[in-house]
Amino acid sequence: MAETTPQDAAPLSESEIVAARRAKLKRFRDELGFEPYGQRVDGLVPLADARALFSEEAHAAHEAASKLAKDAKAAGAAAPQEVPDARPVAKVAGRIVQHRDMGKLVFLFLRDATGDLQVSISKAAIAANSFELAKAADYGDILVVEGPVGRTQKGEVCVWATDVSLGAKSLAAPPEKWHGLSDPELRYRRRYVDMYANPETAKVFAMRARIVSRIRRFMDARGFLEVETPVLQPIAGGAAARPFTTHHNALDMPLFMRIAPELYLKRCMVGGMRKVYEINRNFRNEGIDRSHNPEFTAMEVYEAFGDYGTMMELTESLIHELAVSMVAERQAAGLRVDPNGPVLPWGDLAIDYAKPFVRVKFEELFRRGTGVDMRDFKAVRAKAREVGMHHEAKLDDWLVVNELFEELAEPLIDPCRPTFVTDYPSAVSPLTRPSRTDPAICERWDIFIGGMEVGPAYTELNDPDIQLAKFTEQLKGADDEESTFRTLDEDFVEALRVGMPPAGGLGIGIDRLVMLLTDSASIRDVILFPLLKSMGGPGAGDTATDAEGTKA
RNA sequence: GAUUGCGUAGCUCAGUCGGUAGAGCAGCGGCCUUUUAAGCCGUAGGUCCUGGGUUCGAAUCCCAGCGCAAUCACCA
Repeated sequence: MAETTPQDAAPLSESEIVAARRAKLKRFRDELGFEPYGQRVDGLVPLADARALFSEEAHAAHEAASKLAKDAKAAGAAAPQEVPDARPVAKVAGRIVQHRDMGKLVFLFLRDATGDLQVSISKAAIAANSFELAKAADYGDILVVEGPVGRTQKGEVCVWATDVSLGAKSLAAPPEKWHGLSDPELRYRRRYVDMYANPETAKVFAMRARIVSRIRRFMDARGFLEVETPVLQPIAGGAAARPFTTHHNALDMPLFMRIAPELYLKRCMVGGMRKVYEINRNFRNEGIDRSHNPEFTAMEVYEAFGDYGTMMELTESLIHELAVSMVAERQAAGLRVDPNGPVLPWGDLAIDYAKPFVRVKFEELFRRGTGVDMRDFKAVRAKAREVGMHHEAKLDDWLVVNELFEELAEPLIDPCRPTFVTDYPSAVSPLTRPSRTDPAICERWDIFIGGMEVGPAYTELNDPDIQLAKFTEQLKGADDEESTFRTLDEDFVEALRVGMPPAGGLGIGIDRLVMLLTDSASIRDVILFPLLKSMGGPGAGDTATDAEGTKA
C-alpha cells in the first residue's frame, strides 16, 4: 500500500510524522479491528502492582513445564501431562516509552504514574491482529495488555501478553526517547509531555499533592476549619500588590482577582469562627521569576485569642513535620538521608529542619549586620551613606533602616536553618499591631528558609478605629495608578466594629514550601502549568503540534 | 523593567576562519523469538526564531524584534 502514497502533497515535515501516525490509526481500526480511542477497562492494576505480582516459583515452574513440552515435541514423543500455569495474571495499561521489535517477538515498556514495566509479545502466544498492533504501535501510544507476569531470559520482569488492545493512539511526534524533553520552555508549554517523558516531573507533583494533604490533616487535627472565600472581589485588599482586573457582565461591575483572602478570613472570625484557614490561590499582577508566578498558592491561618507567637509554634511544628515526612519519603525511595535529623537537600544546600528553628529579633540582626543601633537614626544614615545608598536623604528614617536591613542584615541569616525574624519596626509594617510594650516595633515575624521568604505572621489589628486610620493614611500615600485599585474597604471596617477577637494570623507560600521540600529550583517546577508568554498572535498559544489537526 | 546567555530536523545536539546543512533518536521500507538507549541494510526529513543590514557569499558578523533562562530590581 506504500505505492498508493506518491509525493503528491509534499507535506511539512511535522505533519509527515503525524500523517504516518494517522495512517496507522486507520490501519489499526480498518485492518486490525481496534478502536483507536479505546473504551472502559475494568480490573486494571498499576504497573508497579503488576510487577509486584511476579513470583519466582511460578515462573520457574512454568519454565520447566515449557521445557518439558518442547523436549518432548523435539523427540517426537507424546506431549507430557499439562501443568497448570501458576503465574499471576495482570491487566495493565500504559504509554509506550520503549519499543523493540525482534521480528516475531516484540518487547516494549509501558509507563504509568507508578513506573515502567516491560511487556513481551510473542507472535506464537497471541492473536494475529493483537501481534500486529503491538508490532506497529508507536512511542506514545497507550496500550492495554493482559497476561501472566513472568520474566525474560535477561531477568526483566514483564507481562507475557495474551491480549493487547489500544487505549489511545497518539498522533503527536514523541520526544527523544533517551533524553526526554529537556528544553525548559517546551517542558512548561507541553507539560503533558514533560509529565510522562520525565518521570521526575510527575514525582514532584505527586509529592506536592501529599504535602498539601498533610498540611490539611495537620490543620484539621488542630481544630482549624477550612473555608473558601471569594476570589472575585470588589475591592482587592489584604496585601500591598497590584491586582488583576476583570468585569462581571450581568452586574456591570468591575471586579478584582484576589491578592489575599485576609479581609474575608477576618470577617469569618468576626462571625465566630475561632480557628480558620484557607489554602488559597492568589493573583498578583507583578513580575515573574524563579520564586514568583502571577498566580500562586498560599495558606492563610487565623486563630482567635492567639498572637504571632501562637503562629510561630504552629508554623514551626507544621514545617518540621512536613520535613520529617519528606525525609521518610526519601528514605523509602532508597535515597541517602542524614542520620542526625530532618535534613533535606535544596540545590547545593542541606537545610536542617530540626526544632527549634532559629529566632532572631529584627533589631538584633540589624545591629549584627550594620554595627549600629537601628533607633540611632544619625548613625543609621551615616551607615547608609557609607555603603553608598545614594537616595538615603529622600527616605524616611525607618525606610533607611529597612533598606539597610535587607542589604546588610538579611544576608546573615543562615539559609540552611529555618529562621524567624521577629519584631519588625512598626513603621515598615503599617497595618500590623504595635507591641504593647514598645510601640516602635510590631508583633510580626517573617520566616526565611534557603534564603527565601516563606511567609509572615502577625498579631492582628482588631481595633476598628486604628484600622480605619491606617487604611486612610495608606490611601493618601497611593499614587494615581495605585488609587485606581486601592479603595477603602468600608465593609471590613464595619465588620471590625462588630468586634473581632484578638488573633494571630499567618501566611505561608505553599509553592515555595513545596520547592524547598522537593528540591526544586524554580517555582515553575512545582506549578503544573506556569504562566508563559503566548507565542505568536492570540490563540496561537501553543507550540509544535498546533498544525496537526488541519493537515492530512 | 535592566544586564548577560541561548534559539539549527518532531526530540537531543554538532556545525572550525563567513563558502550555501550534519549526527543520534523518532519516522518510512526491509531482516530478526529473549531485547535493556537492541542490532543490521536502505530511505526521507530544514522558515538555521523573525525582520533588516554588511558581504561576491551569512546558521556564522552587525542592528532591531520575539521567546526562554540566569542575575538584578519589585514582591510572597
